[in-house]
Amino acid sequence: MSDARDGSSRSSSVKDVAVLAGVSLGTVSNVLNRPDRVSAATRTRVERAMAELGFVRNESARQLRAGRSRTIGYVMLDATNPFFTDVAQGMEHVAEDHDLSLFLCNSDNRASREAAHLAHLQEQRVQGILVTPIDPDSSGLTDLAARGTPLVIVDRTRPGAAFCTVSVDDVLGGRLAIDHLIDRGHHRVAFVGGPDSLGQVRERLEGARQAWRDAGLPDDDLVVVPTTALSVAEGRAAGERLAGLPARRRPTAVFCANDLVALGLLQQATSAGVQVPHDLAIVGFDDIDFAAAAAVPLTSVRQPRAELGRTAARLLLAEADDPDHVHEQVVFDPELVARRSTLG
Amino acid sequence: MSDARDGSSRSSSVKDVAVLAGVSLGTVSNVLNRPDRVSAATRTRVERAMAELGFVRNESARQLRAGRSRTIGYVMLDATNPFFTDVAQGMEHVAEDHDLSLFLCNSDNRASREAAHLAHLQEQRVQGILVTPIDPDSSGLTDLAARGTPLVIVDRTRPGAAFCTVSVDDVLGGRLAIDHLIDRGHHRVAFVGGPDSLGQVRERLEGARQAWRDAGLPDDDLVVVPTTALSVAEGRAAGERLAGLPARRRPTAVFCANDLVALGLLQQATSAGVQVPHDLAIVGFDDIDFAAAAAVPLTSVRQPRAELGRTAARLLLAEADDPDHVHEQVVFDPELVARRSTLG
DNA sequence: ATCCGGGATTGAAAGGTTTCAATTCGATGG
DNA sequence: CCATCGAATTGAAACCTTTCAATCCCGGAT
Repeated sequence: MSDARDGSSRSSSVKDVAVLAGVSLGTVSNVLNRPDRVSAATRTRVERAMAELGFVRNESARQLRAGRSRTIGYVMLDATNPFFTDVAQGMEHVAEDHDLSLFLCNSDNRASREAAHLAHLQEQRVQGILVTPIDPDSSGLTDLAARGTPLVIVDRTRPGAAFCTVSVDDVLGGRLAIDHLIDRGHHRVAFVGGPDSLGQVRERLEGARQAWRDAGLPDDDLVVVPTTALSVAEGRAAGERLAGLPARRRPTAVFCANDLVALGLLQQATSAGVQVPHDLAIVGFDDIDFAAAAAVPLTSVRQPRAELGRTAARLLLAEADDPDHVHEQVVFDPELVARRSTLG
Repeated sequence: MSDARDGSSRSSSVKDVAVLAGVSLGTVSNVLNRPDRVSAATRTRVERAMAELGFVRNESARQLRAGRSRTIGYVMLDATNPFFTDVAQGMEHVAEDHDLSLFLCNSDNRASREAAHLAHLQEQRVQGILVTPIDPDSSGLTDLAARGTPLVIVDRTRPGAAFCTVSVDDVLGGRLAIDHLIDRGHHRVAFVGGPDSLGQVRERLEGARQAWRDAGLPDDDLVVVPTTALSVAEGRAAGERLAGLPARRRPTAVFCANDLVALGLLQQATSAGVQVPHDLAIVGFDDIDFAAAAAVPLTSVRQPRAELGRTAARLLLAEADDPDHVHEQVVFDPELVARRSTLG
């Protein structure tokens, strides 16, 4: 096989292929885009020429003329959080089915990165953008959608529906967690999570409170232990704070706003000799794979992560295909997965 | 602020901006690319027009003409493995410094996805491609590089250096792990990992064997427990197999080929009532964040993940800027991080 | 009053592909 | 043998931006 032989750096174009194959530009393009309209003989001739020249279609030119790109983008909030990579996995499958490429961008929780990625994707004229935004109420998102780029918000909601939204009912999630703990006989429970600038945290706590009240338990016995972030380190720190409580105030169970916090708490408990679940039951949220893999497998509120991603991607493509499409707000129900950390 | 007003779907172009601002095409382009060559007055006029029309530069057209793209891509082996997301994080920082966008693609361990992503990136004429390939010896990679796309292989090596390569000395990593266990007084140790079609697994085991022999210990006392993948589930399964060994053959310590396996093993041990590290010491590999966050914090061989990514990205950009650049094979030394799972 | 220099602006070409109306060619039917 | 039809192929326009040589214009020097 002779490959890119020329010393000249220019990669070969349709024109080069056409010349080598002895056909016109248009025919080469047809081979590329509607092979059925080309006779078998010329088709193979052209394909041979392409192989010989190492021809690679220039997507910029294609897109410029065709007006349509073959990619969608997902701007994720934190690529190192398994939750989001699982969501992305779901999107990837849908993209694959539609012969699209999914480009992942990590905003790393920084507004400047998010903006840069969004701008770049928009300049690329991607078919659409999926985003888990730092601030779902930011005007940047509205502007983007107003300019005509299909946009779907993932794992966040936004009241005034200027675009599609896919999220999980966090209030229900909170209820499930607390109901489960009450079922297991706990009457003094802590909620660990923060900051409450995060809608998720507020709603999960809200759900917890509802369930608590519905069970007729006194407000005071649902202790809130705030954290500054939803991280393992904060979970550890919260564990130490809990351990410092006077025994009669100390909860027998904890509901953590996410699994990272729960894992941190579990670690602290283990190293302090607190037996989980005997001395302390723990419920997490998200049900990331590491929750099931923990030394004491973690009970957690599972979000349909991949499904979240798949649905978001489908909505996006629907919007991209149908200009006057009506925005949908899809809300999934989470589900409690009981494991050893609350079962004894 | 008046935004995209037109009912027509066409997004506005430089030409529209030029007309509205009452200047020529070239001037608009200058405002975009060399603002200093434009008088302040016209510049603001043009900028106002852009804002009014909601102008977004068409990157395809820009790239087609300018010939250069502003993005690089990383085709990662498994986006759900924290190791790779950390590597990506390192790349992201370098990209950011150079005002480039990093697009992440997940091949999800499937050759077909990898090929599709590589092809698509190449068609996009990205500045360069970073890849952790399924098979570093695949000819597809050589072809790609031969066609002129700068390419850097990450976390894998390849003998015949047709491109840059950034990896970690896995043999040394294996030695470090075993040396540490020997130091801690263990004379019967298991290596858990597989399949050995993975170069990493082979080399880590090789390092382990070297260290074992160098210490003058009998080959038979380094037991190999093969797994079919480097996953948590396989770690658990391996744990059960170990527990089934006759007591005098049972190792007092285990070196796992990666942290996922180690976490699985830790979980199995905990649930079987085996005390870590007292009854069984465990060493992992990679030092992912979850290793430190485990109930019993895991001793692990740390790879400089972010540094790996940064270096790879730098090499890539160096190659992209300098056509006759010589390929480098960078190998980093790993480092042992001792934690509770081997300290008593 | 004339010329000159230089900053600001212009206009047209170029870049690689797709699209589509137009053309060619061979075959079919009369 | 001609007219017709359809399949295969062609050629030029269009997509939007950047580039660069050419032009314009203004103030300052002669």
